[in-house]
Amino acid sequence: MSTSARTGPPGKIKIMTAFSHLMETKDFQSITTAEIAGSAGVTEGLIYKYFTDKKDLLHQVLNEHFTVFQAGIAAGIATKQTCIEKLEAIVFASLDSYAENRVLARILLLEVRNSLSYFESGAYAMVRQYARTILEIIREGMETGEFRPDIDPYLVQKVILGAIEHTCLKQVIFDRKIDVSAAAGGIVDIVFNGVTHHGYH
Amino acid sequence: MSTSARTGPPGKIKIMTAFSHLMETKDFQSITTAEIAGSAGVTEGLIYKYFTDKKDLLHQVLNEHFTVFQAGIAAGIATKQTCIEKLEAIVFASLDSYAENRVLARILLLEVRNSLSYFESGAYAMVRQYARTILEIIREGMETGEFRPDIDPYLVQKVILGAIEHTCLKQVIFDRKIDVSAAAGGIVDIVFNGVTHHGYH
DNA sequence: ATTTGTAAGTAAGTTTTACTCACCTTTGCA
DNA sequence: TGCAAAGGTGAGTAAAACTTACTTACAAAT
Repeated sequence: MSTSARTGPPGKIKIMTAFSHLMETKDFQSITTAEIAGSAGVTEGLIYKYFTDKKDLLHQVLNEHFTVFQAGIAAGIATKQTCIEKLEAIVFASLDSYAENRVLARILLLEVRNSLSYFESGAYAMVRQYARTILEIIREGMETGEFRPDIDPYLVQKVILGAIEHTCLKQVIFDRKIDVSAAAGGIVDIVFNGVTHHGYH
Repeated sequence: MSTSARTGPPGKIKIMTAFSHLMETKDFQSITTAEIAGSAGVTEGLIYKYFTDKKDLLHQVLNEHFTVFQAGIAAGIATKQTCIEKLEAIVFASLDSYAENRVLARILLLEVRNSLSYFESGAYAMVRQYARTILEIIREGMETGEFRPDIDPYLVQKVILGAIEHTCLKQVIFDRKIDVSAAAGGIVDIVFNGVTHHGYH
């Protein structure tokens, strides 16, 4: 998964690979530029030839990982017909990606959100595209009658995204494994059917 | 709301107040200790008399804000009878607190999660207590028959927490106002009743 | 073949910033 | 009155992010 589609001069690839590797065991703050350079076998100065910032390096590595993530999502919903099935597939694929790729999960859920520059980065643009996909499926489901017509699609999107992220949080923080199938099934059951015993509608 | 229940030597109070104020407009990383001290009218060294770390300062300020938050939650559910009403009250009170207190929201949702020390802090212990309260209401609702007996209460908790947090994210990042009543009502409607048109159960 | 231009890479700074430490000053109190 | 302890200071340190002036490799054009 790691060094697959990396493009550019060898130094840049080495830096990104080394940094990505370091992120598996340490958090962003405690990884120094000297450590990255040493681990990559280049000098510190070279980092600033290819990245404006230490944060820019983080964002570019996230970008790479998220590209793979997005491909997994696309593959997951490709064969699905109904909106319910599509959303199920997205929830499952998302949880699965986070479970399989701690670096992606750690960066996306814990490391990038504290700085404004992330929200101006290309990585965030991809995240927005991912969120938009979910929104459009919900809207489609409302039109086909699969979903109630009186819901706020934005809110449903937020509930789903929030559920996915919060489910992965403990896992990524405390290194716990989660049962992806069970979690995905549980989340869609709650969001689709609700938790009250007989429903109000 | 700010300087109310602050205790301790005047220098400590001034530091916490100044820092909290700075957090309204800047993110944690870009606030320097020199800036905090200057803004508080004390010397930089004094910060380290009362706080082990810059992060410890962040955690103690969060602790203060979260205490107020928790009181608001407790007040919100005090008069409620059913579990449904209690959860409604918690969702509303949580969204409302985040909407009213950007500093709390910013710290809790964006700034603290990236470092392990937070999860060992007293502030995080309070957050866990808050999460436990929600979990217990869900369990109670399952016993009384308000909620379905076949749901995973942990998962419902995560869906609710995730929905609350994700709803506030855009608001706190991009400074957008949200309609707290509408959002709270929408979230509980989705989680309680589900989004499918007729329900499966 | 030689020049020229550019991209890749280096090595030695500089600056900023969190944090320390030895030293004053005020205040309660026996 | 003395004096311990708490409140507060200011100069200094170390580390880490970032800069900059320089060198090497290498491809195309003259």
